[in-house]
Amino acid sequence: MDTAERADAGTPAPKGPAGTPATTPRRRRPGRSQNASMADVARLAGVSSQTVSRVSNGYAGVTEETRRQVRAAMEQLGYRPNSAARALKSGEFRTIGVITFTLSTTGNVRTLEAIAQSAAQEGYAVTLLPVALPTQDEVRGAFSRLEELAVDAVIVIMEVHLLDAAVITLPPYVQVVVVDSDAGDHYTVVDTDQAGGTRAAVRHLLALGHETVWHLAGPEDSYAAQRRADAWRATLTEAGRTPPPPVRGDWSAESGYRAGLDLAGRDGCTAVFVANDQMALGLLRALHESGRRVPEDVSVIGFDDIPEAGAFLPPLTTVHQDFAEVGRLCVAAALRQMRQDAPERGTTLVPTRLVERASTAPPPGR
Amino acid sequence: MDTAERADAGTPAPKGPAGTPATTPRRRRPGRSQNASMADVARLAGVSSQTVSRVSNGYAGVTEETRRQVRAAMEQLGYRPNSAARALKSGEFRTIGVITFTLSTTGNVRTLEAIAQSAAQEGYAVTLLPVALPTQDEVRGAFSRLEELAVDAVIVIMEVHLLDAAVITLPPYVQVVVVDSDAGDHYTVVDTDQAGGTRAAVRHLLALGHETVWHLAGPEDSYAAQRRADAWRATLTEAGRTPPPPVRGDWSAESGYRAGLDLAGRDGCTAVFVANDQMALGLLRALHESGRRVPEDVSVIGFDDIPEAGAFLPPLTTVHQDFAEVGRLCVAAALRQMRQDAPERGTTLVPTRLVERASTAPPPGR
DNA sequence: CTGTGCGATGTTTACGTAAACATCGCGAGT
DNA sequence: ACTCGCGATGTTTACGTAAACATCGCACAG
Repeated sequence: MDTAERADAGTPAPKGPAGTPATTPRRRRPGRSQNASMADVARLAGVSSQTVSRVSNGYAGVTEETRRQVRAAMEQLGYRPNSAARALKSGEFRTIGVITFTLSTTGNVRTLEAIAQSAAQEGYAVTLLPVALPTQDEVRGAFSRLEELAVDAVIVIMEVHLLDAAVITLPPYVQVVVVDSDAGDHYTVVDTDQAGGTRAAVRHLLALGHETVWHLAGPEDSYAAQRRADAWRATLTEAGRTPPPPVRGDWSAESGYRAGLDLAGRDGCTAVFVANDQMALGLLRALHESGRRVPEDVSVIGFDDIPEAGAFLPPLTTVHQDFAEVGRLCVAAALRQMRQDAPERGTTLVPTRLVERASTAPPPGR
Repeated sequence: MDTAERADAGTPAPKGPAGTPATTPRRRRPGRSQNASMADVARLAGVSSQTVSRVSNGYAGVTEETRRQVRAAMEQLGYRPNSAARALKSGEFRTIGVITFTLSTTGNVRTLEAIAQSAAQEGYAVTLLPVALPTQDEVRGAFSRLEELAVDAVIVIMEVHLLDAAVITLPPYVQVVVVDSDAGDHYTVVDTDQAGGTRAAVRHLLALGHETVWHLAGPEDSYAAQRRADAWRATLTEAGRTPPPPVRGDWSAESGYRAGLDLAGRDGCTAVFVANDQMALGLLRALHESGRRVPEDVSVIGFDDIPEAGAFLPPLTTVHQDFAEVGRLCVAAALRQMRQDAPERGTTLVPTRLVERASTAPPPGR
């Protein structure tokens, strides 16, 4: 490029910014971005920049010969299309924003990973919008940052009740997909089939002969936790059993441990459905320390099927979630909405699968 | 154009989109992005668009009165600066790209989260670049996608040996920071003090009276694993002990389990330093199943201090990594390099801390 | 032999922002 | 009273791309 430029400026100067004398050899700003522009390529290839554009975007209407020449010039100059200019012209950023409160739960991370993967396949980038605290203010802040962000659509991995006030401030042309929520009336929602997975777990325990099934639930403000608790209660009721009072944790192994100490003391607690695997881990430790054997004395089923679940003591029977599929569907929905430039409503549920390992057995004395 | 526009919208209706006559009121392309532009705000506020720009960027030289008026107009029109135009003009995207192979290790996720957090504080967005497979080709592909991406700097969370060929194709103005690598000669590297953490762990075990310390290492192609193994060996040698042959895992709990079955059979294995907590989890299960008690018969120390480590059976003594600090330093380094528009070299190590829980004790018979 | 039509290519323009430069008006200094 | 200077504001321009429109030349029909 340097040669071409300088030659251009030095010779009789047929075209281009001939005005620029020997000085200023096309100075770039300090934090400059691009190297060669279409104009540079065009000059080197001896064509117009529009032709370069056509080649760059693979349009027809360019001779093979010309195309070849342009390609060579691009190669030589190391030309890369400037995405900012492209976005400015087209109004599309080819980017999806993901808002999430925390990356400390397996589910969120797995989903995010799948979203990034799917998006990349579709030629979209993923921008991460972390929200420090799960407060309305923080969420609103994230959305407001998002507003001036280069994003075509947003996927929200978060409880909706934190959303209400925030979403309305989003520019109307940004499409939203929500995970882990019951906002199906207002947005496209993609979620694991919490109820189905729960039902499978509870029925499995009942089928083993347990009189009833206890529940170590997630935090009250979690929609997923709520759903699992509801389905647990409903399944027991349907089966004519009396649901014992649920115990609450906060998803952490530590809280599972505390709950386990509690449950270990309860008479007649022979089976526990735990709302996630991490809490199940803590529960297992508490039961062990309390001298209750798993699965001989107490059966335990988790939820999530984190990679470590098979290495628990004993290996944990749990409900497998297909996070990859959730991510894929999110991206698909986001792109669909973008293309039709209109929101959709409704909920898509991704089925779960019960993974039987070694933490369940018939109740003692049967 | 301005005249045409004004004529178009120039009906008696002076302001607001209230007018919208039968004619096309400023039609936007289908997938259109922006609502109001500076020009719109300027028109409404009765100033020039440059003044709007000044207000938007908080520059001085604008009367309080004018500023107020412009603000009001912005508010009314729901004006949001167009980041594409901004990027085109300034050459900065205010975005940092993060390339990572997998989000299945705690370390990567934690680091990513911290990066996102720090970046947000600095007003930068984070774009995620997933690499499907840890092959040179895949990495090169990711980088090549990155080239046309709107990114000012890149943070690579990955073993460098996968990088060599790829990085050279990056546009020269994009700054790179690397984690988990020994590429300090070529890039800015931020990493946990693997050696220091390992030394603390091994010394702790020796101080308890163990004759030597076995090592369950991570995969060979991992730089972190290599460093930990080297430091383990060096520390033992320094102390005049003979390092037993290391056992290899692949970071997964499952591989830790297999290694544990192996180690449980070894005579004289009373202490194991495991290269990460997940493998330690599997190891604990294997030892348990083999009838070796932890910590009475065998002491175990992990690495990472994942949130669940305290809920293991027994709670795991482990080396705590400050991922948040790593992330923060990455962002700081990236921004620093961007601002001075030049790469830096050198490695920054983030100290670790040994967290003592219940998986270590003096060797049996002492 | 001349027009018609179409494929290949060039030219103009707009996208929204912000730097650089231009202008305008008013108060201070002489 | 008059200019100088400066603060407030306006005008021009460029960033890189791509749509829309313009042009050019050649093959083919009449």
